[in-house]
Amino acid sequence: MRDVADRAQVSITTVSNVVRGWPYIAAETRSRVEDAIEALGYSPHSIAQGLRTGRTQVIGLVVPDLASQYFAVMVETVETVAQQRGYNVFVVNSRNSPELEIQAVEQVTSRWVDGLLIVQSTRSANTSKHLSRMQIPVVAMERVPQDYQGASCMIDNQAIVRLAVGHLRDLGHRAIAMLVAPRDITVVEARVQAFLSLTQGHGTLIPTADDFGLHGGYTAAKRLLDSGGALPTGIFASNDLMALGAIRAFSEHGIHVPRDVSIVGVDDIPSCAYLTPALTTVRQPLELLASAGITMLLSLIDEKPPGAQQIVLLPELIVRESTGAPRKSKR
Amino acid sequence: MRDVADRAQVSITTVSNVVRGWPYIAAETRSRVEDAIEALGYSPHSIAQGLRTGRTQVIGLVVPDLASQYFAVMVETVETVAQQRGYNVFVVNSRNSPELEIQAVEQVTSRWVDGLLIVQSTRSANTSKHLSRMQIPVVAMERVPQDYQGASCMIDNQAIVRLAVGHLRDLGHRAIAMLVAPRDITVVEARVQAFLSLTQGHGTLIPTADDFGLHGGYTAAKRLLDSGGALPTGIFASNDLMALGAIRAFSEHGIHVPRDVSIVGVDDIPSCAYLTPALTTVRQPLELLASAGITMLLSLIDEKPPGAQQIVLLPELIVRESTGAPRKSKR
DNA sequence: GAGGTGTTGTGAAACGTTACAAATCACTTC
DNA sequence: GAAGTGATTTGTAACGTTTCACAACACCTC
Repeated sequence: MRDVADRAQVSITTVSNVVRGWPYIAAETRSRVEDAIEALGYSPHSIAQGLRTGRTQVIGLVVPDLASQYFAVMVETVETVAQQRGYNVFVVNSRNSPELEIQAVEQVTSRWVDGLLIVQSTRSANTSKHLSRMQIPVVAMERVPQDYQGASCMIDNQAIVRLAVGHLRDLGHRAIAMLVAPRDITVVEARVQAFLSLTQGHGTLIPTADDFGLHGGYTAAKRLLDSGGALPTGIFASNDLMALGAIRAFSEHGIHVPRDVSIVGVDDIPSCAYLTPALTTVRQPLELLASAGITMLLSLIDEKPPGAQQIVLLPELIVRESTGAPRKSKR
Repeated sequence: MRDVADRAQVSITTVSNVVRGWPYIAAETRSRVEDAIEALGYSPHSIAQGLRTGRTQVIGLVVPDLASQYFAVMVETVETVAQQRGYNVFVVNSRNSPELEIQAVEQVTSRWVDGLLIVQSTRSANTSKHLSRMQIPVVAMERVPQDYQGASCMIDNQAIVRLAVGHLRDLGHRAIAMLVAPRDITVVEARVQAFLSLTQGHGTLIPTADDFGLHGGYTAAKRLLDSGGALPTGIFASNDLMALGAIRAFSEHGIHVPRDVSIVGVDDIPSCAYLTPALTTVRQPLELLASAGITMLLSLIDEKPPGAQQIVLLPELIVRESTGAPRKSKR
């Protein structure tokens, strides 16, 4: 910057002014400075800018699992919106570990970022404490800690269960089970509660091991089959991946979906529509959620009133091929 | 920091020394400083540190598509390794757009990061130019630009094709086609060349639209079916997603995989094993690739000799259910 | 007691920017 | 012609660290 100033015969301040588009600059001066910048290949040093202004133009995004398509879509949406508003996104993966999560939050606290968007890993993580004494704006998304007071953005979990279970009921299913992901995740617990109250004790729960992806769904279904008990005719899976895992397990046992058992998932990950059978699922308005979250955060950063402090979005049922009426003859 | 110094009755320098673990500090002084830090809740301001030291302890990672499981796994691996070595990872998504990619690279150049790991979006992007005049170490991964000279890390594309086509041949397939993703991606072009030379003109190419995911595979297969020509009995898809899309299209037309047509993909994304039919695929050693890349980069950053400048890894064939012997009777 | 040697602590100068107040100059306006 | 107005430019002091050279002291050795 000093070099640019020397070459253009102006002060450093003037260069700074040109770069930042300050209006009161003579056209002649401006072009001289611009030429010098071009000639010297100068580009501003964002670290120094950050130090001086206290703004980094970066927001942090902490997610529990990058490899899941679900969060990947979220990251992408956040990134797109942020980029449009001149911000970069610093993604940190907490890999479902409370320790890593706290570590991530602390990294981020040490003034790297202007704001934080976080999807908590588990309920048990007492990240909330850390969040509350944070100096920067924070918006919690999707898995909102129960004791968290600040801005948040989530999806109506009860509605999800209502749609899924309602759909199975409408088809005629009575023996309905829920494929449960680990309950220390806030949303899972909320959905289990909704499921139990909705089925009024007639629903059964199929627990899984720690894994809440394909493998978890697969092994849970496997265990159910091996147990030899009566199969439910309708299954509500905690998410699409688990649903897929379960379908695979069934198909290995010669049980056909949806003829013998109907399955509905949650999320609507991209591959759902292209599988056979294509998966019936409750679509979470993920892009909406993400863009609402980032928009909210940016408002908070700009100290504008954020509109709402808490946003709750509604899910949507997408019927495909994995659900159908139950067979009359009990197997 | 000044506050801490005041409270502990020492100089700012001493506080800095304590924080950074400088050895020559009297035990008594050290504990006084530590108490003060604790009491005041001081944490170092990484931006200022970065400005002073010229090191941010952050490395940049530019990928063409975050939403694909393929790159997500890569990001996760890089992140894990980097974290172990005390680095954070700044992920930027170029969304397969050369413009965004250059923009990303420039963001990163303005001294945000200590090193850059990049997976180029398309061949056409002249990012190489930008890369070569970069002030920081760069390692190119997977899609290595043809005119790029620096450090790189990739997978043997010829071997991939050899494994896939060889497998189909061994099963008895003669009419083999390749489902081609857009050829402006370096690896795709390399594979097409390998495919053509390996089949010596007997292989056919099935082009797709821009999309190289589920949708691309689906529509390409659809078009093939609608064209009414003779179907190949063996298909080599550019990646797993396209393979899945194609399988869906076939199944909608009552064509069964692998009975009527065999399909082999590339990548081995997590869901492959849990679908019906489970996908036969050529596994890319993604974790190995990613960790080799980041390790290489970190060596370069530390100015240690990086061992090798170019690393080429070998793929592995994983046979599942989507391939089998062709039916004797021509349809 | 002069000259090492090693341990602790410090003050001042950066790193590359931006904010602020002030300076300069050319016009109007009364 | 004095004073006000607005456009344009500039010098200086931060922002929170780390680096470096040196100061202060204690202890040992000849």
